[in-house]
Amino acid sequence: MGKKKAWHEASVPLQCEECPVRKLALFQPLNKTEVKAAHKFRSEVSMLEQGKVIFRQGEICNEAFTLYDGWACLYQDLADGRRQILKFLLPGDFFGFQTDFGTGVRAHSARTLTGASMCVFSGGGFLKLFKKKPALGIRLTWMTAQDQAVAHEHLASLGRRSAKERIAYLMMEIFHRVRERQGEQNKDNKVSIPLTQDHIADATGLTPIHVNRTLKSLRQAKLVELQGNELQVPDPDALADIAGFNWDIFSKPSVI
Amino acid sequence: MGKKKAWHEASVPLQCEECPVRKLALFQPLNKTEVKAAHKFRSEVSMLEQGKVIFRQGEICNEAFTLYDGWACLYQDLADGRRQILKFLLPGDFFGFQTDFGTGVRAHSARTLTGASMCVFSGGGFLKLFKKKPALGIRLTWMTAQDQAVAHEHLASLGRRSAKERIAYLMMEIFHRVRERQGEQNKDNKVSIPLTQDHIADATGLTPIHVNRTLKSLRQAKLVELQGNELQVPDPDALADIAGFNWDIFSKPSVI
DNA sequence: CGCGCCGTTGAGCCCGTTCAAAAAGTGTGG
DNA sequence: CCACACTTTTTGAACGGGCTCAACGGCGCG
Repeated sequence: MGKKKAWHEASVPLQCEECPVRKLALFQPLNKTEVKAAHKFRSEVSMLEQGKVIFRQGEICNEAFTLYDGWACLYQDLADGRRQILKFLLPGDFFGFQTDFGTGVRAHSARTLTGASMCVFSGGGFLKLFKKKPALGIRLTWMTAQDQAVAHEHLASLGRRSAKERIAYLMMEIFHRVRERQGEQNKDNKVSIPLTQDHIADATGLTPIHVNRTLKSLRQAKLVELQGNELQVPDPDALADIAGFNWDIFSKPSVI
Repeated sequence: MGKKKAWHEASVPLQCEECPVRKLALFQPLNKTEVKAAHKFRSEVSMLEQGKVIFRQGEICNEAFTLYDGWACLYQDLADGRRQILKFLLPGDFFGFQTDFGTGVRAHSARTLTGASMCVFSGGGFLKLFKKKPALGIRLTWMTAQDQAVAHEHLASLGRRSAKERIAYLMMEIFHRVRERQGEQNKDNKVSIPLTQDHIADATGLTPIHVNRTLKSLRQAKLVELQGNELQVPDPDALADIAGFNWDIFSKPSVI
C-alpha cells in the first residue's frame, strides 16, 4: 500500500513528433510539418520532484506547459494560509497559458503532486504561432472553454453541494479522467491516484478531518474505496448519481 | 427607492459600426472594414424582458451573444432546485460561446435580470471567422482565459472564504465592474445594481436569510450600504481588504 | 528506534441553515 | 385613493453540518 515510489519517477519527454500524449493536448490537430514547427517552438523540457512549485501566484511569468508525465495541480493561497485547489493536472494537460495581455501576473500557483516532467513553451511566441496556425488558436480556445465549464461545475459543487456530494463528485471526476487516459479499462474499476486527504480537502473546500469522515461513510455505502494510492469505484453509475455528475462536460471535441 | 422601472427599458442595439459597447467586447480589435464583416456576421438582435431565459442547460444551441444593454446572469440548476449563479453579465459581455466542438449541449443556463437587449451570433460561423481574422480568435481566447481567472477567484471564495468575505468580495467585484464601465466616476461611491438578496445568495452559495444578516453586519461596519437598487461602498480599499480582492484579475488587455 | 507524515476517531462548538412569521415595498385593478 | 396580492427584506428561535481542538495509531524512512 502507498508505494509513493511508483509515482516518483517521471519519464523524459520525447520529440514532439513521437509524443504519446500529444493526442490529448493542445497540439493534437497538427499534421507532420506543423508538429515539427511546434517542436521548434518548445523551448525546453523540465523535470521536477514531487511537491515542487512550477510557478507561483504574483509572479510575472509567461511560460506555458504541457504536463508530460506525473500529476500536478493549480491552486490559490489566501493571505492567512487557507488554500483552494483549482484543478488537478494529468498527463497531456496544457496549463499556465496567459498571453502577453494584461499585467502578466500569475493569478494562481502550480505545483507537482508527484515526480513530473513537462514541456515548456515561452509565452511570447503564441501570438505569432496562432496567426500562422488559426486551428491552434481555436483549439486553445476550445480547451479553455472546456476548462471553464469544469470550473463552473466546481463552482456549483462548492456553492451548493453537501460534503458527501462534493467528494463523490471529485472522486467521480478523477476516476473518469484517469480512465479516459488509459486506453483499455480493467474491469475492477480501480485507478491509481496520488492524492492525500489533505489534497481532497483543499479541492472540495472542506477540512481534512471532515473529508476523512465523509470518505468513511462513502466506503460504508460501498460507493468509494480509497486506500493509499488506489481508488476503487464499485458502481460508477451510482456514484455519478449521488454526485450529480455531468458526463457531457468531459467529452472530447467532435470537430476540428 | 427601488425604481425597477428604470431597469426595465433596454435600448435597441445599433449598427456595429457605431456600437458604443463594442470597445468592451469581443469585436474590439477590429478596424473599419472588419467591423462591417462582423456586422454582417451578426444574425439578429434580441430584446427580452426581465427574468426571461436566454438559453437553458441541456439545450443544444450554438449561438453566442453580446449583451448590449441591461443585466443578465449565467447559472446552473441542480436537480432538486438548488441554484448557483456562475457569473453576472453586464453590457459588453460576450457569452454563450461554445464552438461546434463537443456535444454542443449547454452546460449552464442564462437569464436576464432586467430588461435587456443583445446581439446574437450564430455559432457555425466562428470557425471560418477566426481563420480569416486570427486576432479575433486570440481575443476570444484572452477573454475566456480572463473569465477563467475570475471563476478561479470565485472558487477560492466559495471554497475557503467566510460568508462575510464572500459577500464583501462580490460587492467589491460588482462595484468595480460597474464603475469600470461608466467613464466618469461620481465621487459618492454609489452604483446602481438590479440584484436582490436572493441573487446574492445564489452567487455566494448562501441562504438569503444569512445574506441579509451578513449585509446588516457589513452595513453596521460602514463597509457596504445596499438598499434597493443602490449599492454604496464608502471605503473601497477597506472593503477590498477584508474581501481579499485581487485587482489584477480585472485589468484589461495591455496588448493586442 | 525515533521522527514525521498521514489517516483515524472523539468531544464540543459555531457558522450558517431551517422553519416560521411579520414588516416593508411594488404592482394591479376598482 | 384604497384594497389586495405578491415579492423582497427583516427578525426570531432552534437545529445541524462541518469546524476546531486534541489525541492516537500506522507506516516509511533515516
